[in-house]
Amino acid sequence: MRVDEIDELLSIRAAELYYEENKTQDEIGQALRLTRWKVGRLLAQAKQRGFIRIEILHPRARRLPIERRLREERGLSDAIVVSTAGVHSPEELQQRTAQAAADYLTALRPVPRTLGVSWGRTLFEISQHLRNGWATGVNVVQINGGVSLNRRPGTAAATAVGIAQKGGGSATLLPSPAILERLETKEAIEADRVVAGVIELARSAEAYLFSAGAADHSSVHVESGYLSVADVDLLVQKGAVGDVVGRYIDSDGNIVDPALDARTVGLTLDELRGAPLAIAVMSGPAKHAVADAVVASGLCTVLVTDEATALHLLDG
Amino acid sequence: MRVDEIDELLSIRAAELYYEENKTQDEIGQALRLTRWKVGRLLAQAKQRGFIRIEILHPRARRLPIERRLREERGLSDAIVVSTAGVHSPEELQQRTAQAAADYLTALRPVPRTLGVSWGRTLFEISQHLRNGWATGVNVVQINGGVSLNRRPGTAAATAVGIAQKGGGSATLLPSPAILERLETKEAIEADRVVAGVIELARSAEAYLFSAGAADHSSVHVESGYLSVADVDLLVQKGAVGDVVGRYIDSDGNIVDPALDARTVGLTLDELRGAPLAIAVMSGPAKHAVADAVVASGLCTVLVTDEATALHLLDG
DNA sequence: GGCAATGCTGCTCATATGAGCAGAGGGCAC
DNA sequence: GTGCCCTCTGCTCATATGAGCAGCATTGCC
Repeated sequence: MRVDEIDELLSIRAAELYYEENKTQDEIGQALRLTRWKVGRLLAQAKQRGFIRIEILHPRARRLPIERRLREERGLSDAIVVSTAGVHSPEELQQRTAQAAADYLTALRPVPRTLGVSWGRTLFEISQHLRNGWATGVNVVQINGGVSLNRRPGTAAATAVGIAQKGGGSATLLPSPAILERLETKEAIEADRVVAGVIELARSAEAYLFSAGAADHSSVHVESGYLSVADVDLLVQKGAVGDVVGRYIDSDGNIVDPALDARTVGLTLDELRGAPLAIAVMSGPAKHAVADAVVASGLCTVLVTDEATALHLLDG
Repeated sequence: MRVDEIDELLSIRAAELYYEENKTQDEIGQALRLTRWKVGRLLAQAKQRGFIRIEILHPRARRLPIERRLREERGLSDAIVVSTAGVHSPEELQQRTAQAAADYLTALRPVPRTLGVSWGRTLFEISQHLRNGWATGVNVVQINGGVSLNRRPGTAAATAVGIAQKGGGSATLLPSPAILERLETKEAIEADRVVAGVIELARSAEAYLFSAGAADHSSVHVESGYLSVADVDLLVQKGAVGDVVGRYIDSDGNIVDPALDARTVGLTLDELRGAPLAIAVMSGPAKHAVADAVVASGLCTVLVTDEATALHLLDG
């Protein structure tokens, strides 16, 4: 048995006594016939070699070292990474991330007077997780079209209104479909005084909160009837990895289909990129690719995500 | 938000800073606007409530608190429980357990002059994991019949010889099948001078090392041809949970089929129960039931097993 | 074989942590 | 409203731990 192998084994024995039996390093020294300094060094070695794993098991637990890496390596101004330790279902992951986003909004200073929001499953969850009185006087404005055509009518409106009401402000909805069939219709809608006013207000928001959709058949755009399954397949063929405020991007963050984009109502991606505070919330394996595109192309300044997605952004 | 909920959240934030960021409790106090004593209490609370999980990730890692519980709650004189943290395959679990058994034997004091061993997959693994010179002058004697009829001829012999050679002693093999078809044959074999001598030697061994088999089709007795699949099914019907030294027992440790038992060559279970040092080595979910029977009926004084099996013995 | 370089050991001293306690504050019964 | 009780707070002091360092052993090199 080599010397470093003996030391490795000793460090495991020491770690067992230290972490599982709550013995002092001195006591361990007596038990293993070592000085307490040697024990301390063995323990440090065990930690450093990665034999000791410390996990915080709690739905609200975050992974600060990963957050730091995201800030440093991906140039984000802030990052919130929820732990996946003890997560049993995809729903739970979604809940944790939404809760973290709600927490982040609540703690945000200075409180934005106007908050631009997108809509979708994630945003709806966030609105549900915000507490009454999370802010006082935060007005909310929709930043992309979202009158649902098919199912779940009103989720988009309920999201914005919910965030606004709980934040002691009012919501301004964008009364337009997300994507129009004809360019002329889209231009006509945007020319409408009310719609133009809402978009103007959206441009002036102090902060944006949005999610991104994966480019697959589960997309809310398919569910809402704006796009067909075939449309999505075509977009994927063209390199789409997902959508942000209804606009489909490739892995570099470029618009995949300019013609489609021109028929999409709401803030443009460049307007979003110019924002001083843009909070993207994304979780789950399906969002890995689009999350990478969002972060790489500077669509967000703050990212709220889960551990696995974060690690994908760093090492994947 | 209730007060204890705030405290819970604070304790998680504190734990993140303490365990992930290596900050001192004082620094955490400054960051969270708390006194360092409050931080200390929050951390203690987080630990006590089970929010902090510390695992030792190493093939040789053991679970000392579980070992203690096994000694105290199941009346074992000693217990070795290997950690399942980071185990990816059933083979790895088997390896870890065999390694732990080899380690235990090596460290055993006083060194037994004669060691009685059974045979099988587990015992073979243990013999493989023992180092040359693990002892000086340990003689090994087989305690149950084991001339393989079908495949892998000689594993039983290789096991005993391997343990003996590496321990600087010699092996005495029991030259008999495990189970005979007729009672008369069994009695004739036991009457043989050589066989009788080996069994006498086995009875005088200072320590025994054995495993147990599950009562299912993967049994070594099926593999070796002593029992048919139908035989095993019948035994299970009669309540068998597994076998020890070839003798099938129910969950109370009683012989399931006395006629079959009478045709089985080797130490009886009562002789094993009388031993001052009987080391049982069992791992894997398939062995849970038989492990329980072995421990409950006092067949072993020392148990080497894995974490999941140990927890089954304690809480299952 | 001599010598330098490297790493390891056991120390001193500074710091971090936990135990235990006095007092403040807040809730509750009367 | 008053007094009691219980809990929680911030302290003192004892203990445990980590940083840094001088001396010693071991290794490798010539």
